[in-house]
Amino acid sequence: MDVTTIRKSTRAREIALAALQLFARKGYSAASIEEISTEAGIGKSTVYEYYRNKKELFLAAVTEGAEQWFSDLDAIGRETDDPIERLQRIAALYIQGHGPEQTDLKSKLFYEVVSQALLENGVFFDRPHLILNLYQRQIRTIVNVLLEGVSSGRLRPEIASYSERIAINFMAWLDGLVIHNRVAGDQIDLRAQIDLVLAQAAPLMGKN
Amino acid sequence: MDVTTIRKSTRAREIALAALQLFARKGYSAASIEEISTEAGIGKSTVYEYYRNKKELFLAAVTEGAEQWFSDLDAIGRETDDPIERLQRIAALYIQGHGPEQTDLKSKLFYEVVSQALLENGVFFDRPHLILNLYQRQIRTIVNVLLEGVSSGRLRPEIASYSERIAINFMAWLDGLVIHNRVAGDQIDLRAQIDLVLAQAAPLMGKN
DNA sequence: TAAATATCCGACCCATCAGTCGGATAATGA
DNA sequence: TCATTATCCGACTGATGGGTCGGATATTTA
Repeated sequence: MDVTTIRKSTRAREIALAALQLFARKGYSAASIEEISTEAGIGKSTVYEYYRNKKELFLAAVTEGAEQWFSDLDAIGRETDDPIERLQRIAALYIQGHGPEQTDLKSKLFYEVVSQALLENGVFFDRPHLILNLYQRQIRTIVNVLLEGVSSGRLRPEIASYSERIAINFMAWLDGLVIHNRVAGDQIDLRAQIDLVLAQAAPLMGKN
Repeated sequence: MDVTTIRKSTRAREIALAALQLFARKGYSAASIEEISTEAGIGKSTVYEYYRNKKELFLAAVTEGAEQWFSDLDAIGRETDDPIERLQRIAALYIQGHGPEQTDLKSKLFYEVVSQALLENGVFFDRPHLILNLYQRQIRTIVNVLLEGVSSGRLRPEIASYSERIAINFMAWLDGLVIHNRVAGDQIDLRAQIDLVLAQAAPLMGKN
């Protein structure tokens, strides 16, 4: 059996990616280090050369997924200037990968993150700031869309003073939608749900 | 040591209540049967006199919590006839118990239910209808509020054709809000978030 | 080419925990 | 009172899985 030795940083990333895969598919406690190492094509104990314990590996996987997500999110800001259009695209991005195929690992890992964050002694119990940071970064993105919309004159000025509340409601709604869709066995037409709200909200927010 | 023998049905309920407590606090896999039995003040193996296995006990606990919840929900229908008022009270009921104290067991168990429903091999994996029923029952309640509002002439007639979509968005939003609030370390003013939306939505839905 | 170092992993240990078993204790009924 | 039955549980088993250890294999350095 020939062993392929590899540059340390590369291997660490490979393991994190394999972990992302397994944690997303089976959840934190059901995914074993052995499975993850097999998925990564290495031995179990090699994992411990790169990560102190299971919890730390999970956090690395989450960070990996989060960076991919925020990168996608930032790309939307470069595609269009219209704030309503941006919100629509963010919503579309959000529901993408949540169809019957369920192929989007980032989205599925997100559920596990939420689940762990809610548990009394979950992975984030002694590190609440980690999860709080991710949440706030997301809210800030939406707030920026709104504030830029106001200053470019495309949204009513009053929107500025409610921007944070709007952002919180917006994200809560999207998260709830995709979660419900999974629970409801993919019976929800996510696109239609989003269109219904945005069609009502656009005239409320638009300049005139 | 004196053993208190008890009527079978009573004991079963006691165990389910203790299980509700533990599952809500620690999650499905972290809560052990031994802990639950201790919480219930009985021996571990006695649990197995009443429930075939851990999964079945969890489902009993969930059923217990769900019935309490739907009972609260139905009570609102008897308090007022105004549909907007009903939605406001449902929202208020929803966020109640999600404050910094986190004392509401039903709400916390709900997170665990969602988490299990999302997992690839969670408790509901081979019983998707159980979780689907709970979801649909909830949606149906909201739909009824809307339809009754239309027929009593207090909501615009068009609402009837969108009632299901509105109900889905409403519940998704509420669920997302309470989940985010927990993740965000109770920093969200849930009351203000709800008021913002309902203040905008009421004139859109009301008769004139 | 030979020591020093980095990378890898099979085999093991040990704690946890779901579920079982055989029998103890209390309630019931004749 | 004395079976019969219902209720209870301590002690055990077996499986799983996180984490460790000692050494093997590869790479680098001198």
